[in-house]
Amino acid sequence: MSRRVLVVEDELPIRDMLVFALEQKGYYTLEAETYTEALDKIVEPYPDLILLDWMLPGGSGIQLAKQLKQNEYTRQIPIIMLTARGEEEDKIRGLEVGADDYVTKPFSPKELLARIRAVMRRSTPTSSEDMIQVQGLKLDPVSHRVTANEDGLDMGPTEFKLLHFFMSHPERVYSREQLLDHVWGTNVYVEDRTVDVHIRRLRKAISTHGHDKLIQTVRGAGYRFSSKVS
Amino acid sequence: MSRRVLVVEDELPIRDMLVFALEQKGYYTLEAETYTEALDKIVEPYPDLILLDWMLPGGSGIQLAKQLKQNEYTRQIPIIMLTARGEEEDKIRGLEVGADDYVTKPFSPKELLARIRAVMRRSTPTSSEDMIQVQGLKLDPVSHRVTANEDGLDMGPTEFKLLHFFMSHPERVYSREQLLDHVWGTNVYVEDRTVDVHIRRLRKAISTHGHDKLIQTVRGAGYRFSSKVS
DNA sequence: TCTTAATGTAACAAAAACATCATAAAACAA
DNA sequence: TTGTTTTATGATGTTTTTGTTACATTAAGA
Repeated sequence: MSRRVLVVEDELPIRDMLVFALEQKGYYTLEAETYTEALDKIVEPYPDLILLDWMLPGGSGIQLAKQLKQNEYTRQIPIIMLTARGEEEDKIRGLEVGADDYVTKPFSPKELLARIRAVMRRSTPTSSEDMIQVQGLKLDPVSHRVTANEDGLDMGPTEFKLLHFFMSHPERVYSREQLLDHVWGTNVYVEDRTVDVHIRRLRKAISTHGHDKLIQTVRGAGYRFSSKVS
Repeated sequence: MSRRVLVVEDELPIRDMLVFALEQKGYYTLEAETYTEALDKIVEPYPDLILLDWMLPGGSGIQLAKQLKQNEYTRQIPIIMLTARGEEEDKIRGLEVGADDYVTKPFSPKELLARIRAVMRRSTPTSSEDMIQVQGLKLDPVSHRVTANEDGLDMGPTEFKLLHFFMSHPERVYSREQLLDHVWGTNVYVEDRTVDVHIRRLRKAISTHGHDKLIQTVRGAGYRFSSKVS
């Protein structure tokens, strides 16, 4: 599991400190000093997390976050914002825009790393661009295609994401709420029951070769993607 | 998973609305109208989240938050503050004091519930997810599966919870009331004898390989999960 | 042995959880 | 713009689960 963190911070000493702490802990780091530079780095393969200085010259930190959260593919990348003490305004706007957490400068590396861990744990490892295959059901994230025994399957974007998530997290029950968080994303207000419908559509889409059995209902708990019989 | 939410709000209609929405979603609720009343409710077992009206008479909402965040034990309870539109001052002070998020009145229940979800997930550390195994009987909390010598077993949610509890607390007698507290949860009114029925169902479910002997009746006391012969 | 309290069991009705469908709104493409 | 696809939701139908009751069985002491 690659764990790549993009550090967007214009002050070199702080950036260095962050990079040092991160690499110490085994993360790969990317660095950007400006808004433009950051955008250059946010391409596939996407980083797994972005540490974003809110105080970029021209307030472009907020700008960047907003932009990322609007794009379907970058929306999932968790963002931890770095704010100066007292810049509470920023925190508010940050949470409004969809940042996942914030850390106030000056911060201890320990605290920061703890928050990174927490945020990462609950986010999808989007890094895997590899083809996933289970019992003849193939999903290729790169070409954005699903095939069952070489037959192409048709499904909507949400079903694709749902299947992608399931296939990369098999043998594990997810409650509807967890699925909403992981597939729809945080800060989205959708009914629990909506998950049912998409599960239904996904099952239908992959049912031609009997793959719908892979998606199992776990009563009272949620859904599970499993190749074992229930 | 206990999900108890304390609602601190002096206006009855809003409090009612909140409580209704929360219970609709399966949360247990506690209510408080004033600062003092709130303090009374914040005792063990601590609520898992506090919805705090910032506009309590006398500004005591802020007071309360500050106090909670200063105490070692209550500090970790996440707080979502309810602010009136435009009261940016409050939001700022709220975050300064340590609130975890805020919602602006008037708010949609949907948004509120989504934020509750997000905040709870942030704070709840994943509880024991280890597989438990006793004499070939395996329970995997992650995939939510029970197998006996590799054969999958079928049981209802309550039986699963019951078995989970037993397996993580073996060699110890539990009275029916204790089982109700631990498995069904507190403040649930259910007959004692109902436990018998679920014990019966659980035994039946795990009996294929003789594991029903693990659940032993202790006359006059309750039940015990034990790998030793009785 | 008999009595009695405690526990086991099956059946049933009510509630809860889930599946499915139709529809309207939203997003998207032509 | 118009037409098409996708999405979210409420309504409704279906299945599973749950709690309770009534009766059967068991264990322990008198």
